[in-house]
Amino acid sequence: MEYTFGAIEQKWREYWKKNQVYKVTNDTSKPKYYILDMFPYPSGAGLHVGHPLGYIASDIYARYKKMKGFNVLHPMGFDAFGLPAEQYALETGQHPAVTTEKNIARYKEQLDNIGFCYDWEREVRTSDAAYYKWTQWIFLQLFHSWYDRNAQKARPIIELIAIFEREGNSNLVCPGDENLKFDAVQWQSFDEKQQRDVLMHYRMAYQGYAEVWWCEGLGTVLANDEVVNGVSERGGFPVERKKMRQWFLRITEYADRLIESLDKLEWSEAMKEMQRNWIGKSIGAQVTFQSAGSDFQLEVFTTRPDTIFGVDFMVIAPEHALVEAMTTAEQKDAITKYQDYVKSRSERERMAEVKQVTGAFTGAYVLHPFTQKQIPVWTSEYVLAGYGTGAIMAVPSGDSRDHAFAKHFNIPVTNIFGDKYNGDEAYTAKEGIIENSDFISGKEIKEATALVVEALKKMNAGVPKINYKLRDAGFSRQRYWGEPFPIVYQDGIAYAIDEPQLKIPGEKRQLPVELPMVEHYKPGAEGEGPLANVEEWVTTEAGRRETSTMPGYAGSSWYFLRYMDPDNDAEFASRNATDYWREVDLYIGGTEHAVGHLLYSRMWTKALYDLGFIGFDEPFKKLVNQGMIQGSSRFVYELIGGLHVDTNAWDESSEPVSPSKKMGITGNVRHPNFFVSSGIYERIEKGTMSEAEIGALNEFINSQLIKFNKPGLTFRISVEHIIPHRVDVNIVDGYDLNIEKFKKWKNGEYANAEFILEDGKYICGSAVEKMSKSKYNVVNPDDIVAQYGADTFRMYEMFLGPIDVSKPWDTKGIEGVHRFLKKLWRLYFDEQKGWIVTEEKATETELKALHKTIRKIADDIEKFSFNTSVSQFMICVNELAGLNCHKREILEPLALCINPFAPHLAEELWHQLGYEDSVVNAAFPAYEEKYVTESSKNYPVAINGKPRLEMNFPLDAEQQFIEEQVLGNEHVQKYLEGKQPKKIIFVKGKMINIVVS
RNA sequence: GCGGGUGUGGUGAAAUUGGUAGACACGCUAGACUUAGGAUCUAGUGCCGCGAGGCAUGGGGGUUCGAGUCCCUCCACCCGCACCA
Repeated sequence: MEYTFGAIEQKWREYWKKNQVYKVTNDTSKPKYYILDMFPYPSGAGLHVGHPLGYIASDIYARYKKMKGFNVLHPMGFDAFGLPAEQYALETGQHPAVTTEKNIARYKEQLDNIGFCYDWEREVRTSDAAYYKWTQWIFLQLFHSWYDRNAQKARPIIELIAIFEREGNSNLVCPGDENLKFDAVQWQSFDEKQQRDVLMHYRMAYQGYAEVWWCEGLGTVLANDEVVNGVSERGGFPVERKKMRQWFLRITEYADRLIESLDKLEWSEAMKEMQRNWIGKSIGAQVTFQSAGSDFQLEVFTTRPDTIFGVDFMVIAPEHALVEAMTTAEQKDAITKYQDYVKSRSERERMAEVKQVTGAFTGAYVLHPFTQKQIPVWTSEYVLAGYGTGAIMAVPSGDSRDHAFAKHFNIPVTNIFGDKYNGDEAYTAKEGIIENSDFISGKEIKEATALVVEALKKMNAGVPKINYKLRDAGFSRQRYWGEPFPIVYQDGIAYAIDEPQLKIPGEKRQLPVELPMVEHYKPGAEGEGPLANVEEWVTTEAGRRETSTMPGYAGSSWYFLRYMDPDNDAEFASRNATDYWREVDLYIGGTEHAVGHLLYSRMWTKALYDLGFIGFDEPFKKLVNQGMIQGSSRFVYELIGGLHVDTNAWDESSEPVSPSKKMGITGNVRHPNFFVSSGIYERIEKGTMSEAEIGALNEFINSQLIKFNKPGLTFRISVEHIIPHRVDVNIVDGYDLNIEKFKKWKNGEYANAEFILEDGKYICGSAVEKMSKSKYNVVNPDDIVAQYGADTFRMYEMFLGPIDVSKPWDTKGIEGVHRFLKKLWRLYFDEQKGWIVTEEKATETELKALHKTIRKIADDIEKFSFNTSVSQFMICVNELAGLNCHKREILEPLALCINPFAPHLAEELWHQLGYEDSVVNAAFPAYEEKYVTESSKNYPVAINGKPRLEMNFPLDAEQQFIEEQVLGNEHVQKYLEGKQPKKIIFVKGKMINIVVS
C-alpha cells in the first residue's frame, strides 16, 4: 500500500468536520490554554506559502497542548474592515461586503486545506454587525469614562460629574486643557453645552480639534503608526499636517502603565523596546524664561537641567504661537520669510533633509534665570511644535544639533565641560563633571541636575516634568468600510445614542448602528466621509449622525475576547467566559504590529479592566513573532539590440526603434527574443568572456536567425543591452527554466523565444525579495498541498528553520521531508503486504530510539524549536527502518508524537491501529527515564585539551575507578610521556581532560 | 546618529548552554536496481594534503586545561526609530 496522501488527507478532513472533532467548549474542569494567531485581513490575492508559517506553529502547539490535557482555545477569524476593500470598490464598483465575503471564503478554503484544528463555530469577522455592535459598545464605554490620574485608572464619567458638582476640578488636572479651572459653583452655572465641552476634555474617547495626518490620496486622516516615512502606509500617498475636528482615544493617560507592565510580558526584547520607544518617556524639567522686555514667558522642556549654565540661545518652533508676539519689527521680514519657507516644505522633504541647518533670529531676548544674562531667541524647524513645549534652551557644548546650529549662525559657544568639550563636537555623554557653572561647578551630572531643579523650584521658574512622544490616537476615518460611530449631534453637541437626555426613539438607541448600503464610495462634502451622502441614514429625530467611521484597529483591539463567547448577544463576552479563558497565553504574529495593534489592544484591555468588565489587564502574555517567508524570484536575460538588419530584408515598419540605433547601427532593426542562461549573462556582464567566445556566440545567434528566413542579419553582443526579466517561479524547476512552459507563459508572448543554454539547460538567475504577485514569485500553498500533501507542507515549513527568522521559500527542499513521511509510512505499510504492524515485544534498542524521540519532541515543542523536532523524527525513522522495526509497542506512541505535525497521517495510522476516536483526544506519550539515560558513557581522554582516545565506562562507575583505569591505560601512558597528571577534569560525571604541567 | 539583533560548509541549519563543531535535510559525486528516471536504495561529501597530519564557527586580541558559546575591539549585514530637546 502506498502513501496516498491526497485521499488520506481528504478523508480525515471530512471526518473532522462531520464529527466536530475540534469543537471547543468552555469546559472549566480542565486547565485552559489560549493560543491565538493574529487574524488576517482577507485580501483579494489569497494566501501564499508565507502566510501559514505562524498558523502551522500555533496549530502544532495547540494540538500538543490538547494531547497534554489542556482545554485549548485556538480560533481563527478575519479582520474584515479596511481600506483595500474600499479602494477596490472605488475602482470596480463592487461592494466591499461582497468582495470581503468572497475573499474570506477563499481564505477559509485555503486554511482548511492545511488541516488546522480551528473551531470555525467561533469564527469572528470584524465587519459583522453582530461583532461591531460590541466594538461600538466598547467605544461607548470609553466615551462614558475618564482617566483618574490620582487613582491611575479609568472611571465612569458620572463619577466625574459628581466630583465637579461637589468641588469643581481643583484636584483633577484637565488633560484636554491644563489651564481649565473651575469650582462647584461655576460648574453649576455652566449651560449644557459648556458642561459637555468640559466633559469632552476628560473622556477616554473624545472629540478634539488637533493636528492630524491628512492623506489626500486616501481622502482620510491617519494615525501616527499608519504614516511611514512621510507617506501613508497603505498606498504610499503623501500626507500633511492638518487641524481637524476628530475623535481620539486618550491613550496617553496609559503611557506609564503601558511601559511598566511590559516587564511582566514574555515578549521579545526587541518588541518591548519598540513599544517603549514609541511611548518615548523622558524625564526632565520644564523651565520658564522671562523675556528681557518682560512681555512674554518662554516655557521649555529639557532632560538636562544640569546644562543650564551652558545655554547660549533659545530655539522656538516656527509654528509656535508666541513667535508672532516676540518677533521684533526689524526681524519681522526675516521671520515671515522663514515661516513661509517652512510651510512650503512637504513632510517628506523635511524628513529627507534632516541634516540641513536652517533658522532665523526673532530679535527677542530672554533672561537666564540664574545669571540674568540676555539670551537670544531663534526659530528653527529642528524644534518640533508637537513635542514638549515647542521650544528649547540650546546648549551647544552639550547637544550636537544645538552645536551645529551655533556653528552655522556663528553664535559663541559656552563650554561647561572643560577638557571634555573640544570646540568641534558637542560632548553628549551623560556622565562627567559640570564646570564653569556657578553653584554646580565640579558636580556630577546627576547631582547637578537635582540641585538645579531644586533651585528653579524655589525661584518659581521651573518644575520637574515628564514628557512622552506618544500622542492620543486618532480614531476617526473619513471612509465607508468601517464601524459607524454610535454618536449623533444635537445643537452642535455630540451625544452617545444611549444617553437618556437624547430625544431619540428607543429603537434608535439600540446597538449596532448598522452600516448602511451605499451606491458609491465618493467622499462627502467638506472633508466628510462617504456616509455623509446617505441622507436618510445621517438624519435622525435627534440630529445628524457622525459620518466618519472607526479605524482598522478598532475591531482588532478586542477580538481575542469575542472568541471566548462569540454568539453572545447580551454582552461582548460573558464574565464567566472571560474569567475562564482570561488573557491569551500564546500570541503568534509578525512584528509589523509592534506599535499599532499591539499597543491599542493593550490599552483597550486596561480600560476594560479598569471599568470592571474583565479581570485581567494585559491581552497577550507570551508573544512569538514568526519571520517572513520571502519569495525567491527567478530571472531570464534577454538580449536586446546589436542586431543589424539589411533595410530591405526586414520589413517591420510598425516596430519601434530599438536601442541599436543608439549604438550607431542604422537601418530597420528589431530583435527576436533571445535569452542567455545566467552563467553566460554573468560572464558577459563581468567582461570575463573571451573575444573568441563572444564571436562563437554571435555566430550561433546568427545561425539561429536564419530560422526567421531573414538573410543579412548580424548580431553583436552588448552588455548594456541584456535586460533581466522576472519569470514566474512556477515554470522554473529549481533554477532550470522549463522552456516549453515559458513559451506558453503570458499568452505566448515568448512563443518565438530562442535560448542560449549552458550544459543543455537554461539556468535562471535569482534574488530574494518580498513575495508578491508583481514579482512572479508567489508560491500558492494549494499547489504544494496538491503535489506533496498538507502534512509534508506543514512539516517542511517547520523544517525550514527557526520560527522567528525570515527566510526565502525554496520548493526544492521539500522532497526530503516528503521522503521522510513516505519512509515513516513504510514502517506501518508494505507496498505488497499492506498493514505490517506486529504485536512483538520491542527490543531495548528500539525502545531507546522511541523514548529519546518522545523526550526530544516534547522538549522542542515547549521551546518552539520545531525545525529540530522534524530532524529528530527523521533520525528516529531512519533508526527504526534500519532495525526493520514494525512493532506496535514502538509505532503506536510514534503515531501520537507525530500528530501535532502531520495530523492527517497520524489520524490514519491511529485508526489503522484500531482506535475509533480521533487521535487528538489521545494523550501525548510519556517517555521512560531508563530508556533515555545511557547505561554507559564514552569518556574522551584529552590531554592538555588535545583529544587522544575514547574509553567506555558504565554509568555508575566511581570517579576514582575511572581515573585509575584511564591512567593505567597503555595508550594514555604513552601520551603522558612519564609526566604526572596535575589535574583530572570531570564535568557532569564525565571525564573531559587530563592536565599535565 | 540611537536602539535591538545576526554572522558556523555550495545551501537551509544543529550544537545538551563552556566540553569530540557541522546533527538533520537540500545540493553534489560515485555506484546498485531499472526500458527509462525527476522513483528507490547504498556509499562519499567543511577546507588543504597521496599520507601522517594540519587548518577551520566574520577579523584581531583576551580569560580558561578547554571557547561557536564568556570578555574587549574592529568589520559586515538585517530590523526598528529617527531633529523627541
